Amino acid sequence: MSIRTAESIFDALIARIVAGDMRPGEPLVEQALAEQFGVSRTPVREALHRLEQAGLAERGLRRAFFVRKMKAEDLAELFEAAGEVESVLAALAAHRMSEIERHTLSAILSEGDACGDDPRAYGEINTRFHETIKTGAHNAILAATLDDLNLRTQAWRVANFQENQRRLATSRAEHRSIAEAILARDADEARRRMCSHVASSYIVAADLLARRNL
Amino acid sequence: MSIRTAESIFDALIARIVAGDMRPGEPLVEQALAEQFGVSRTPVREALHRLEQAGLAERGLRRAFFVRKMKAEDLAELFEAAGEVESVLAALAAHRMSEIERHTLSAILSEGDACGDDPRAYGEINTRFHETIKTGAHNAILAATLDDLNLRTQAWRVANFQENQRRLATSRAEHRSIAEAILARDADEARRRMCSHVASSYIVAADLLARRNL
DNA sequence: TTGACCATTTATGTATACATATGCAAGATG
DNA sequence: CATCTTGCATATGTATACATAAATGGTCAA
Repeated sequence: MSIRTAESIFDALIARIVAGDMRPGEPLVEQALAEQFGVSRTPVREALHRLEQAGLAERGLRRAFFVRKMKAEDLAELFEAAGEVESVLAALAAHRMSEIERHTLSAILSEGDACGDDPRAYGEINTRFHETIKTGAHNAILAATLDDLNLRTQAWRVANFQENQRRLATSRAEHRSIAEAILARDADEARRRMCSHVASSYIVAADLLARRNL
Repeated sequence: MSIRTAESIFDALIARIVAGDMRPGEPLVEQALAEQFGVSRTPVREALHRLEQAGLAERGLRRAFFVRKMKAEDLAELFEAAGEVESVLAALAAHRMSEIERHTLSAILSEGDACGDDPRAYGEINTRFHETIKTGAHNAILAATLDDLNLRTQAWRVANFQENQRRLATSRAEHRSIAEAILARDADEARRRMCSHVASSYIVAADLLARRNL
């Protein structure tokens, strides 16, 4: 590990948590992780502090770190927060997207229609859809804020299309209605539809939480 | 230094930056700060990383830290972001505030009318006004998001009432109109008025930036 | 004179030893 | 028997030495 060890450890831990390899409540001990990664405690320590800042880790007894646990109410608040921020971005995008960005958005919609029922392919298109809106709002700080929040929702979103085939069709319809509002420059409608879209994806996540907490 | 040195150094640095004691672009060198605070580099290092995360510090050549510089566009984006988030909170508060919270909000309005033209007194009431709305939205994550953004706007807000007496009267009127919308449970109107309120406070900050960058 | 190269300087990055806080359990004491 | 104390175990917190990257300036050769 020659350069930027702390950074790579941070990324590695995020990947594990988001992928579900580390379950909520699992302890994150500096010494243990250091041995596992073959480095000293120092870079691990930095990575853990950043994880805490990002809201993926939490501290408990004796200031010990562990993977953040979510109660049902916390998850609802988190999705509401992410949803409201993304709704703001959708509203701004309705006013501000360039012609090129509008065409990109249309193209992504068509791809979504064409890709069939493959959850992986659709997941990738879904990501590009949201990215395009985020960029189209032309506010880097709001975009970064949404990224921060989504880092936390991501662990619950992954199951969205994998576990529920019906969700895919619903999502496609919602995307189309959001895009229509944006392309019509109807900011209020874009905001409302995006908000409802995120809310409906929350249902799936809440379901997942309920099963994990059994 | 017995307990939580890094934390106090972080707070101390924030205070200095927000108060304007450290100007944008000023270097933040681990060794120098360590000697100044009478500790080793380690806790200073942690504080600087947190400052970077919070968006108050930046890194340049040789990964050296310095107090973040703001261009005019950056400041506009920042205030837009903070304004949009606080507008969301105002809209949520319009639906969700309890009766007690509504009465608190009214009381704060009256205090604002009664306090005369003392900028310090009004500044404190101003803070409580925004705090009450933030709490009334009943979403801790959005509230924390707003706090993060306001950490950065704060350095530019402080001058708001000190440098411009007229701003105080304007602010009072805007607060009243926001509160009226919230108390009438008119979420859309509350959102719009809060958004415009933050925008008008941006004008003063932009003015300050222009003079500092001379 | 100019250009390339290397040493120096100066900052952060990492490893490691030691300090400190704290929950827990065992034992002393009323 | 209950409670308070105290020592221990285990985690993070801090100090410090050493490693490393990169800009800078100086020297030597073409």
